Amino acid sequence: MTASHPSKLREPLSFVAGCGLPLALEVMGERWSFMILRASFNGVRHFEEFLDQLGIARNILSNRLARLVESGILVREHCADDRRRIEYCLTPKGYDLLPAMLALRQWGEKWALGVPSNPVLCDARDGQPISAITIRAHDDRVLGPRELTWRDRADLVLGRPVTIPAETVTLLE
Amino acid sequence: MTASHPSKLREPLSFVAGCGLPLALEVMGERWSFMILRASFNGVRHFEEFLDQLGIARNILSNRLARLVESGILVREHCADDRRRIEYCLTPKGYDLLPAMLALRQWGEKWALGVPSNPVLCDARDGQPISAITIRAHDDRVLGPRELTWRDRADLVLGRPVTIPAETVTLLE
DNA sequence: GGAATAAGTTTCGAATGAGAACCTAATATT
DNA sequence: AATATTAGGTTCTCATTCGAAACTTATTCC
Repeated sequence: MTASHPSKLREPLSFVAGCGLPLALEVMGERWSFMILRASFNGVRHFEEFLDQLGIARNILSNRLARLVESGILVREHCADDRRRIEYCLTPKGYDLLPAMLALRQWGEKWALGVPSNPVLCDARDGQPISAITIRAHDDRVLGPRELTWRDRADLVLGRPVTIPAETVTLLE
Repeated sequence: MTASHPSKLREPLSFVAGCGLPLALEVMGERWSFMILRASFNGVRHFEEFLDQLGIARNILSNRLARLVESGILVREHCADDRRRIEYCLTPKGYDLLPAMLALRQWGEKWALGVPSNPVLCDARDGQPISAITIRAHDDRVLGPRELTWRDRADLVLGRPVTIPAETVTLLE
């Protein structure tokens, strides 16, 4: 039935199978999560500071921070000097979201924001702006959607360069 | 006051200023948007097909598709052969979300998914899996969070390599 | 013509969001 | 020591959104 799509090389049925996207979205898909993350990357650490920067409601912020901590993206720790204060800091798992956040940000900049964004993320070594986030082959060639294909993991453990079978579907058909 | 952060080079106050992230989230931050996008990248085109793959409610799907069309990520077009059917296809703007989606997916795979994901996105040319999405300098060096810094656009139009001022803050402090 | 299919809408209860006021513990002020 | 202030939350409402199921409309199949 519904035999309109010729390929078997499509990502399987739903998200039960091995795909990281639903798992990522479970945490980061919620309404303010990415904005909180952005603030964290900008050095924001404290509750009231998030509140000011984001204009989010207190209860929502409280809830989101708890979830981000629970999922290991932030750590919550009491300040040594002032024991009222609490610091929310990025973990390695949190820092590892930077490429995703930047890719999203760059997309927004390119397609929705009229003006180029003002503070520019730069290479600390030479002060040059970072380049656009791209998809790359194992040898660092930049790949466009036409040059991509899904393959079953079982077919590639052999590691040899393969002639892609004709029925393999690229992302652009 | 609250003088715990030494730097002025922090991204400004809120999202009023030039940041693409809130703009990106306005469309893609909603509950099912990324999952619909993933399905689109996998060749899903039709309403009932999205419905099956995602397990989303009809009315929500209808709403999300409309918003994705409205924001230029998908186009809605009548099928030529069967005029009941409607195709939702990715636009260039939609395809351009692939790096963000993959970065998110890779993050989920790395940190939340136990098992390596089964269909692997590969270079169509040589069949090798793509590499992890990374942040790169203008000369393609891979950059970690410690090697990044925010700079004001006005300071870098001059284009010369700069010695980063001491008070410039990297993302990891 | 009658059944089936595709793509929606409508309806309504459940869950989630936002705003404001309130609360508690630790510090600062007098 | 008594009081005020600050930091980080809760609790309370109310509005919006989500979700499941039933209903609608246009087209194609038999």
